[in-house]
Amino acid sequence: MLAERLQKILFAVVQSYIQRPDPVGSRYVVKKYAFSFSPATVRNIMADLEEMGFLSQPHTSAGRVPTDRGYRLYVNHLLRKRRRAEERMLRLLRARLRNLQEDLEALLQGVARELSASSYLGVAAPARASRTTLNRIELFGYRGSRVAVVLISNEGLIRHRVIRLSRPVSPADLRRLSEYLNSRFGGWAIDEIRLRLVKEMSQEKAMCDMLISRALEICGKALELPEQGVFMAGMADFLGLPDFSSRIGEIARAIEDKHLVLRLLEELGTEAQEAGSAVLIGSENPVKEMRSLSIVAAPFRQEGRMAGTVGIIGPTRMDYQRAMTMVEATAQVITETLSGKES
Amino acid sequence: MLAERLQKILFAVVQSYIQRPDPVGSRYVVKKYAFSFSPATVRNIMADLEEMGFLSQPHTSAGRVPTDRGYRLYVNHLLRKRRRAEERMLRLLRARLRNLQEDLEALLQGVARELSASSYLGVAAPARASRTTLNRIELFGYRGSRVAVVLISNEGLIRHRVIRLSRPVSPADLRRLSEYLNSRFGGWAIDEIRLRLVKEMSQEKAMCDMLISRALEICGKALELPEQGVFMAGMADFLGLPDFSSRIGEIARAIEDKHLVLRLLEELGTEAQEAGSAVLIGSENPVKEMRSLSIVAAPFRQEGRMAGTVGIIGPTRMDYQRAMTMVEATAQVITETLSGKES
DNA sequence: TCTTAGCACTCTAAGGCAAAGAGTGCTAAA
DNA sequence: TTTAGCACTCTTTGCCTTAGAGTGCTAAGA
Repeated sequence: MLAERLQKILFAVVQSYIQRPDPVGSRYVVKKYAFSFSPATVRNIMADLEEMGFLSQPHTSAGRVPTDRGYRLYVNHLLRKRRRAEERMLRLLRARLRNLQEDLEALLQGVARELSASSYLGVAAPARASRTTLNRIELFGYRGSRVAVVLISNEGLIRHRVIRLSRPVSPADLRRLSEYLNSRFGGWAIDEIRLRLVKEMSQEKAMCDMLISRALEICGKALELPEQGVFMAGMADFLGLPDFSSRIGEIARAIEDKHLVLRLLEELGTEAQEAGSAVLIGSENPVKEMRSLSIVAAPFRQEGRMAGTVGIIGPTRMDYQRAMTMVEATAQVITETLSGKES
Repeated sequence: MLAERLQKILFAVVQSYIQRPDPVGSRYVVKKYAFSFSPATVRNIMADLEEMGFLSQPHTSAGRVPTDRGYRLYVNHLLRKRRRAEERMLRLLRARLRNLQEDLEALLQGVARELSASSYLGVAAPARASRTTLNRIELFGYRGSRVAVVLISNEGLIRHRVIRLSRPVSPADLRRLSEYLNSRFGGWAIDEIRLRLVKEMSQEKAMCDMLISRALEICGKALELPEQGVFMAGMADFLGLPDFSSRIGEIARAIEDKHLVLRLLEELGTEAQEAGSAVLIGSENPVKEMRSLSIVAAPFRQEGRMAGTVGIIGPTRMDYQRAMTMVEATAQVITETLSGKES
């Protein structure tokens, strides 16, 4: 545990730097936070903090800037004494999201937009479709040998996909197939179903029953659902941030790969389980391209299960306080919405 | 018609500037294009071109830069003597897109990515769902009073939406409803169906038959499909272009509004009908925020009907030649794919 | 022993200035 | 009509200086 005075100064520097991205000097903090120390004392303390690796100097006679370790200390502190996400924000969000409850994806799109009010990047993603559980699956033949698969999960996810068969299948066969799948696999996790089907396929192949093995093939294909990736909003404000002005291309590239973002969100989401939200700061990021970004994320649940993640992506000097509150409040509202205390 | 010499110089300037966004001087063009004129002559010609509004000078002693009118002349010229989109590009695209044929949206996503190889922004959009024609509609009840609507259009578009009713409806009723809609409206344009339903609703209201009017209400809601907007790819390279370095925020904001982009694409697409592709250059853009961008777009068809649009968005000094070829070739390949000369 | 005032020092940012370079417009000759 | 030549304009670049911000160190004060 850091001496109180050290911590106080460190947090003052972090907060100042979050507000305006200029190196912050000793005089400045003393004035701004009305400390009882003199600038000289603060300078000594800052020198100590720098030695410990929490601050750094862009050049010898400039103010100090927090390092990622500095942010980390600050964030951990927030985590510990975090006040319950303010009621006001919760109420606001509830009101704003009320008319979006229709289906999960529309909801998440809206949520991303709400989160972008942080002036950073708002993101929201449903849990991987393959981890959800089957509520219902329907197959329709269409345009010759194509089959449209529509899957509804218990989590409110709807996904569709088109598959093409070598030969047409009769509508009656398709109907029978859907019914079979529904009655047999209703409530199963998509992953399990797929696993099971693969096993059965190999058995059937041995038996060489053409009809059944064909049916299984259709089912197997049907369950390879496209992952709907991540909803993002606020790109413009985010990229317009002064922090990035020199390396827009790099930053844009980092968040353009939705797969990466999705994976990070998921990981953070599971990590946050108990704490409410989790934060990944700059160089802590396993993805090299995102080392100059921070991510705040929180999972939302449905019927106890984790159903997806929301988050805010910003520069390392982002307003963690606010971001955490927003993200947690949002997650909570989504969880409420999904728990269906609806009309 | 411009004197041949004038045109030659103008095009040389345009092409140079497309390659590198620096004002181009008289000496430079003479050297680069091995003209038989001297720099002095070129200067005279350039002065003429400037007077005519095709070139401009950033400052008195700088080289010349094309104006939007200059680009327009250049593009019209390309349009006129446009060689058939090279076979090579067509073949390449066919190969690359072969395994994406599954459904329209996956295809368009891939197409956008292909187009972003231009190092500009690749965009692709299906025609408005409301303009497509109904192949099939299905309604399932789900989680209490929710109904999932799945609609398949003849154009290969699949769209789903969730609607919530004040009271649950029995599965049997829903099934009957779907069947009714399918048998009665199969092949109709979505817009027409909606129009028709509105009319009937008002009649029924007069008759006060609760059950029927309720059914009609469901149908009406069911057909208000979300528009799937635009697929984009290549954001990072696009925003990294030196042309925008100073105004990234502005540019990002301009293309963040997918509705606007969609509308522009549609308009350009219809405009291009005969010509293969259409080009909107800088200040010609009706949308103020996009006045520093150019758009090249081409429609693709299915069974004679326009089924969507693909395009490239770039800076005004974009490589129109290449963009037009790419866009046209892409549109053609999509049209081929959709016409279903498939396995 | 800890804090603070004072001061010399360092480094950047901003402004001024001159020189270099690129490109022009004009004029007069071919 | 074309082009060579030349004076002129304007930006870019580098260099220098100055102002300002902030530091680290030292020595005095509590």
